[in-house]
Amino acid sequence: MAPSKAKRPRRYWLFKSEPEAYSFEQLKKDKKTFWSGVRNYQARNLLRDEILLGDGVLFYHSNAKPMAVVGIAKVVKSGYPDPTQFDSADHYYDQKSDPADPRWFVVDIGHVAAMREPITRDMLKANESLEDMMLLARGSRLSVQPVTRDEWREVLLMGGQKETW
DNA sequence: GCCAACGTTGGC
DNA sequence: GCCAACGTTGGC
Repeated sequence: MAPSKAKRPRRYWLFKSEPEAYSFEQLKKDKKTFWSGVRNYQARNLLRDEILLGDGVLFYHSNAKPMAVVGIAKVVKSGYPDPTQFDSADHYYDQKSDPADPRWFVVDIGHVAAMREPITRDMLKANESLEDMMLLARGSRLSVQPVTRDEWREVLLMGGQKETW
């Protein structure tokens, strides 16, 4: 019998990227990409187990001017082993990762739409309904983090999105 | 450029 | 298993 994936409501996430490393503009050119190089176990667990096909992704530029949510992406392939961990020439090579039991995972995301204008960190902070966003919490460095349905809707509204994607 | 907050590593 | 040292993240 084929295993059936339990249906669950679509979930929402925020992925951080330094635009110098990989920008939303680059994703627009690429159409899709695999989200490689995450080397944090908490984020790994999300990529491996929680972030599923069809989920929504807010694309955030960190260490940037401006720091902002700049666009929307969606998960087009659920978690699978990050190929860069096995490539000894790659910056993200991990000698300790066993191919039979991979340590690091990626998902594929696809470009959906750019925000009408970047939703800056200051704008997010100024919005009371977003005060609980993990992104804004002190000391939160998680590069892949959950966003609630309400936060997702609010940020899309701020970004001039007519659809909820 | 600074540095606080974290996460990881490795000696013991 | 503790914890000091170290490296990284990422806002400021």
